Amino acid sequence: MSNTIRSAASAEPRSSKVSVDAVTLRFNPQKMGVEVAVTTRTQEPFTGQLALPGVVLLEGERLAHAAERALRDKLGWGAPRALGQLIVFDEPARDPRGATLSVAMWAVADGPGGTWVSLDDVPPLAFDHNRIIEVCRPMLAEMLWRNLDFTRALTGPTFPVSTAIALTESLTRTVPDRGNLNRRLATIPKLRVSGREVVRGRGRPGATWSWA
Amino acid sequence: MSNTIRSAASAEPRSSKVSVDAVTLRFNPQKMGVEVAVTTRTQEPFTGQLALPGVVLLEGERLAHAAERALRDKLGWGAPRALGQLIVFDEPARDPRGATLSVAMWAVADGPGGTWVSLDDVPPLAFDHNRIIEVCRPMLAEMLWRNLDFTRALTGPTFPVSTAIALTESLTRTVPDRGNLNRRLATIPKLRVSGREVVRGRGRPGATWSWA
DNA sequence: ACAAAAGTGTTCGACTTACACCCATGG
DNA sequence: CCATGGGTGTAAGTCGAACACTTTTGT
Repeated sequence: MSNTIRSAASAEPRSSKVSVDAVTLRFNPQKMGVEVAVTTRTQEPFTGQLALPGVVLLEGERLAHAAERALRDKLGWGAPRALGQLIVFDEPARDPRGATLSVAMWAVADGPGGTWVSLDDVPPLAFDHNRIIEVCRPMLAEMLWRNLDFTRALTGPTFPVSTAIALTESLTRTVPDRGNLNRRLATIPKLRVSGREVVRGRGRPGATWSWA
Repeated sequence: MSNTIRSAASAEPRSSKVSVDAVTLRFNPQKMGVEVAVTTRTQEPFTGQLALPGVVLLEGERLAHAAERALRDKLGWGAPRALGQLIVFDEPARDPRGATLSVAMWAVADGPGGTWVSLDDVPPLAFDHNRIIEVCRPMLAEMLWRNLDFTRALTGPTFPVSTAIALTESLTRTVPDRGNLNRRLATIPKLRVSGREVVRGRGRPGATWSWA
């Protein structure tokens, strides 16, 4: 019950620290795949190792703000194109400094600085960040073409069919049927076919879709 | 940006406190509806007001453990029948004592002590707890008949059809079609019809379903 | 001509909704 | 007998997945 009476000043029980870790994605048109942003840690623990950009949540700070701060401080970027909450990781031993909750947030952003690694080939990361990515990946795959903020941020205002395919393949780890994907895109009210200019090497040029 | 440099000792930036609030449900066979557990607060702030059972997360404590502790300390109960994570509420002003994150957890439990209120008639609660219930209710409705741990905990090992209907109606706010609900139950592998004994007043006696 | 990429058509099964109709019980 | 709650049958609509086939390009 811990009903010990505490002296007046600062009698509050210690709570776990809270960090906010951002699973930040972008679509790489060259490699035709989704990538996650990681940074090299400059502080203990795990100095020199790669990790998801994360910060300790400040008092009174909103989660979205902390995630933006992580991207700004660790990667030098401005506001992400979209942002949202995933889940809380609460294993007590996940941080060697002491028990620290991690609120995993997704983000879509881009910019110079920072290292991008393919979702399919994530190197060993600090803390439990490999596990975070592993657990969050199906959640992100669920969001594609459903959460339009997320999807639009990934595709940009207009995108060729090839991007739609690569995006889906990259997040779900399965090759989508072109026909089915086309029809799925057609059911999204905010999406329209705007032309068919994009030629990716050999093969028939694909249509370009654009967001309303 | 609050980049004030702090003196060496205990240089860690202050983080928001973390509380864990439990949205604890049970099915009331008398009222044929789902109810939420609330307690009267004995401490500031909001002393004397009703609130969801919640505790401050201790250092190194797991979220599930904190939720169980909330039920134990505030309601005197043992372990809940099922438990899980919902979402984090991070409005800085949600707690007048200072910024406090609230990790909302769902639980299914029962016992003497504590007050049960109907999901459809939740009185004004302390903090933003009315909002928490409002936001979490659709998530709980989604879990019914899908998350089997959750559902089994709500129904108990065996239950009559009338319970299945009342449960669905109570969580989704819509009256389900009896036939469709029957077929849905039949598709759950762990569920079987075990007999048809239950008579609820007038009308044809309903079948009893039981979990494998 | 042929391979590669894109697009169209069709089907199948699972799931959801809706609704019409039959069954058993208490008053 | 009839209102009430329970159960079966059937059909429309949606959705995802699978597959056959055509179209347009580069080499």
